[in-house]
Amino acid sequence: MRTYTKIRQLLARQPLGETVRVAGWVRTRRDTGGFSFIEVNDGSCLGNLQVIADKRLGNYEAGIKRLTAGCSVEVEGTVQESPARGQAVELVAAEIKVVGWADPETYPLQKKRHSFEFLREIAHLRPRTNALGAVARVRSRLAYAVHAFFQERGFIQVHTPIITTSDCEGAGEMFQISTGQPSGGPGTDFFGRRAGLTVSGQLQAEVYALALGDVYTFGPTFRAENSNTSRHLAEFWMIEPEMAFCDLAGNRRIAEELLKYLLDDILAACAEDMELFDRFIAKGLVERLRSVAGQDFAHITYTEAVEELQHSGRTFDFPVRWGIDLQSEHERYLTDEVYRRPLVVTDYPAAIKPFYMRINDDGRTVAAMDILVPGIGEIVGGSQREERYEVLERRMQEAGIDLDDYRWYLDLRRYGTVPHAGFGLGFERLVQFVSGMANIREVIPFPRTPGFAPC
RNA sequence: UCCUCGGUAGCUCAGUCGGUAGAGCGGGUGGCUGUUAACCACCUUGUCGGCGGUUCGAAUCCGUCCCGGGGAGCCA
Repeated sequence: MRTYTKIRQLLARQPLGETVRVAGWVRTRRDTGGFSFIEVNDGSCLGNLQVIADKRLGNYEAGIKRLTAGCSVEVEGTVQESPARGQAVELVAAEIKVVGWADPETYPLQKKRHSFEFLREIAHLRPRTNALGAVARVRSRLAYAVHAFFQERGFIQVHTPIITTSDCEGAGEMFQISTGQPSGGPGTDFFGRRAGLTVSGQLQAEVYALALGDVYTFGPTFRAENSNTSRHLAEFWMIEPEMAFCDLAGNRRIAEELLKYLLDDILAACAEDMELFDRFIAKGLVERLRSVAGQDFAHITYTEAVEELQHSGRTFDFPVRWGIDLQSEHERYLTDEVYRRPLVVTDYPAAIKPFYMRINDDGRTVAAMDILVPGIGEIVGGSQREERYEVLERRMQEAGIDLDDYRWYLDLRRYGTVPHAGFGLGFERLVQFVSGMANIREVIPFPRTPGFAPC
């Protein structure tokens, strides 16, 4: 096996005079009288490596001069200081091997900007563009940082099931799964009961939290909603910490620490990619994220939010009164106009929240929290869980839930119950927030939306 | 799912009153230059989203379906 130098390392170290071998894809080629400039990108970083290909190279006419965008090459050469502006170093090629051709008549990526809508149609080629490559690197680093944050704090990662037979109220419609050979009614063919793809790992995460203390999940989640928006997917990834001996305040603190940790990390670790987003995707992004990481999140209760909206002097399409769920226009007013930073809203009316959220002492609100961020809206949803057996059982009955299906969940309160809390952080919404990408379909490699799952 | 705006060349778009389709970019060929959104010349490009209807005639008008953007709901 050959070893190659990653262009990221090469551009960072600038090993002048050294002979190195790189491998990647041609972005563009420019010819001069005696030689050609070839821009090679290997995906390790945003920047391309400028390769100098002299016409005396053996395959200059037959190979090098036919190189176009998308061709794959291996280049061996000497690193030298670049005499021209635009790059510090360049690679003077001693040998250029064409590994794979890319017919320029049909290769869809051109050396110009493409719309994200078009790129979405070629999901198999779009990571070769600057923006989508940057998204992939940032996404990967964020995932790494999520694990780092929790592992540093002693959280245990739990792999909650993807196939599940329990719903999580308030989390949307489940995809039903089947082998296609029903034997005892719809959806009962394999597991003997209706099964589906998980809409949340929360209920199972609670099981492990009440054994291991602090746990988190980080996995795919599925919602069979007919949602057609820039912030919804049918398949997405979610991070769900669950902490035993923890109340809503502790929950809120962890969520805020997590988000700030992730922002600090990504700004340092992916500076070049973040600069691209700042310049071409969302002007002022880096400064905005720095400011978010550097100050406390705002916090108001639902009741305070309602009062603030009612006294705003605004007329909303949906009139505000205590008891309604906050609409997008309300959330956007609060985050984008009033607070201009992440806003935590807590203690929502019990009537609009799921059964597992803990009833507050006032009897009419629950210990819930949403974290809303400017431009995107809800990025985190969580709560302290109802740990009192009788209260939970009553809430489940009121919600019309079959208690027999959830005995195991009630048992957690029957045997050694403790106050506990957790939240769900939508990973793609996080990547959106960090990258400034307007549409969630651009921050997951292969988006699944109603009527769309090409590969 | 609802409201709204769109779908024309590989891409981004223009297309008048219903009269038979254009530009820029890309691609090809040649030229020039330590180039880098390269430059200059010439050449190349169509199921006008699908189906049906109105009409002598439809990219254009009507119906319907599909897909996309923006907004809403559902939520992360």
